[in-house]
Amino acid sequence: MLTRARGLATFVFVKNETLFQFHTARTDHLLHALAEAGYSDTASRRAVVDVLCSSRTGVTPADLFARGRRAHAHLGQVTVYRTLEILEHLGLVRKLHREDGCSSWVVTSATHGHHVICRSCGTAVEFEGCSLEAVLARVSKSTGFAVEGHWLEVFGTCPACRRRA
Amino acid sequence: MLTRARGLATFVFVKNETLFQFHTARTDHLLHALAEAGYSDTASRRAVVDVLCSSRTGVTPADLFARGRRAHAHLGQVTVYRTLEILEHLGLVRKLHREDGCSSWVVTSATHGHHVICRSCGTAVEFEGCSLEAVLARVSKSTGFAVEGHWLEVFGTCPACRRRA
DNA sequence: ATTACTGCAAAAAGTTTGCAGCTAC
DNA sequence: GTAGCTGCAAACTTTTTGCAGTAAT
Repeated sequence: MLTRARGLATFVFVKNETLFQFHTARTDHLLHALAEAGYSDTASRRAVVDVLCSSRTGVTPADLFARGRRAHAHLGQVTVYRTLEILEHLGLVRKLHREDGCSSWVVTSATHGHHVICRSCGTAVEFEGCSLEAVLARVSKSTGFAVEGHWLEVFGTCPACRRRA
Repeated sequence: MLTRARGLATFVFVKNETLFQFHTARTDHLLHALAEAGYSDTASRRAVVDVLCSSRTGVTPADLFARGRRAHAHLGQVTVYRTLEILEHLGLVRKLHREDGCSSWVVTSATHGHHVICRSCGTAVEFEGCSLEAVLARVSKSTGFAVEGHWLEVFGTCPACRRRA
């Protein structure tokens, strides 16, 4: 029993610990970046950043408000919007445009990250190296536009939800 | 003066005529599709469809309402929303997610068309054959997601605005 | 002590719903 | 004549603004 329990516990523990460390690292990164940019370190901002970083799916302002209140009971909606605005401006967070709405936010780990979004559970995973150069060059050639930016979102089913199905 | 005027007039006229015929063709296409699907042919729907088809940029519901009223003075906002809903459902129109907002609509000429959007004047041009297969395959491989759909929007400057700059 | 940040309340913007009258078929 | 469509008004949701109090540096 000890062995089994320990095996399980270790797995769960390690997994949680790993996740926890991951979240902590992300949270620290954002808070550090805010400080670097001259923004004060406040309980409200910590709460918002913390919810953002501990979520693997896009979070709506309403979610952020509700979940953020658990950590900081006096958090106001307005602060959620204002914090998102700052984080977006610093390139730390971006709006996720999902099929069912365009108001959820995710932490970006790179300057130019796109996301694959699970249709079933909402998990958003960033991927890099989208290599759209060839596609964009063709667009530019056929339309005469000077292509300056793009914006890609991929929808599908994540590994966990596929297994479950 | 006659020559110059005629030259100019002819150019404008031909251009307008061409554009006009283009719009008419698109309008007819949408109205026909609505009829095919069993929807009534009404003045309100014509007005909405007409504004949609005569615009080269994404149009917001508010635009559609304002401009649609010129043709049909009693048009109501609600009808704009309901007509868009129907057209979207029939795949004739889609929501354009622009950098400055996610509420403008464009007519789609194909089932899976993406758009290049001019940052300066808003003109939206559809392009086909986006050929993202390779990119999507890589995403699928690296993330384990079953990729089921995607969504691409390209931003840039259109030929006319480039010349103007 | 000073400046920046916060949260409440209210306003604004955008969208949806209920319903009685009107219109297309 | 009937079923579907329309538009008004009102409700609702989401986001923004004004302002006086509070907290961070």
